[in-house]
Formats: sequence, C-alpha cells, structure tokens
Amino acid sequence: MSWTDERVELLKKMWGEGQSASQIAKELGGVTRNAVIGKVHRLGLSNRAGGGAATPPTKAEAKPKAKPEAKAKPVKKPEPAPAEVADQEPEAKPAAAAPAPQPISPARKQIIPAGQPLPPQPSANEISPEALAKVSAIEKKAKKLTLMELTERTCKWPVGDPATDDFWFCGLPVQQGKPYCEAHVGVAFQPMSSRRDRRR
DNA sequence: CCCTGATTCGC
DNA sequence: GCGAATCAGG
Repeated sequence: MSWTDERVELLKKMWGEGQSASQIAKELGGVTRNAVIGKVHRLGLSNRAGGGAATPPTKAEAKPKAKPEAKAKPVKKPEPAPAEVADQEPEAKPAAAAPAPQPISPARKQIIPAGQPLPPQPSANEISPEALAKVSAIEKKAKKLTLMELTERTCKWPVGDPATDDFWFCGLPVQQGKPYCEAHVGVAFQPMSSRRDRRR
C-alpha cells in the first residue's frame, strides 16, 4: 500500500481526532502502526496540538541517550554502562545479593500468601452506582462478541440472557491481567453483600 | 503483558 | 519517502 491522497487524508483526520497510530493503521489497512507514525512525523504533524504550548512534560533536556547506531546483523548491546553500585552504608551488608528489604512499616498488614484474587473485603460497600452507570454506558459500545470470538484480551463479561439471541460478551479491551474491561472489572469483583438487606 | 508515540537508519 | 527495529513511557 502506498500513501495515496485519500489515505493520507484519513490519516490526518484520524490523527487529528486523537486516534492512536495503531487504530489508524488498522483502519487504513496494509500498514503497521509504525508506518503510520513514521508518516505522521514526515507530515510534520507529530504533535496533535497545533498552536503553542504542546510539549507536555519530560521535555527540556537534551537526549544523551546511548543509541546503538548501526546494528545490521551483529546483535550486540552497546554496553550496560558503568555499573554503578549504589552504596548506602559505608560497610555493611557483607553480601546477600538480593537484600529484599523488609520495610518494617507500622501499618504492616498481614501478608497475603500468594493469592492474587483479593479476598472479599469485609468493609464491602455496595456496587457504586457510578460503576453501574459506567457499565451500562459502555455496554452500548460493547463489541458484542460471541463466545467464539473471545480472546485473551477481550472482556468476557456476558450480557443478556444466554437463552435469548440477545446475548453477547462485552468484548472491549480487558484491563490488563483481568478477564474484563475496566468497567466490568469494577462491577465484577464485588464483595458479596447486599443480600442481608433482602426482605427475605 | 499490552499499548503509546518517538527515533533512527537501511532500503 | 518508507517503515521495521528499537527506544522510552504508561
């Protein structure tokens, strides 16, 4: 694919709309996000902001970064730079590679063995109406995937009645590590509760 | 890990 | 001019 007028226009448009390079690339097809970014730069519209202040933070310093420079085939690393041993104590700690400091913090709670799933917090609060609103809101944007279309990074939150044909899975990008998208994660890990209050 | 944009540089 | 490879953050 080449950068035809149309494609460039779409690129400009989308970039202007704040779409990510990967999204643009996906839309255009035939190009990678790298290609898009490269083009964006060549077009000189790297910064989406137009007028004045744009450069956010972390700028204002030179870039003494060690660049590999010419790395045709030989895969070699520049050099880890002088190993600087951060020494804190004059002469303590004979050895012990990984010190694994034990911050004896006063607020030291109990250590959770290795489980990642956070145990239901006693101080459970009900599902925040906010979270619920968020959910119903995003469910409109849901990709409505079928079981078969789910992947490891699509939200697996089911919506609707499985017995109906009005059933689908959210499908939005999951919150890293979790099975659901952000909105659903918020409502998924509810400490069970709101049961006691039931009339019966 | 996934995703972002930024840069460099051989083609 | 192009974009993969790489870098640097989040």
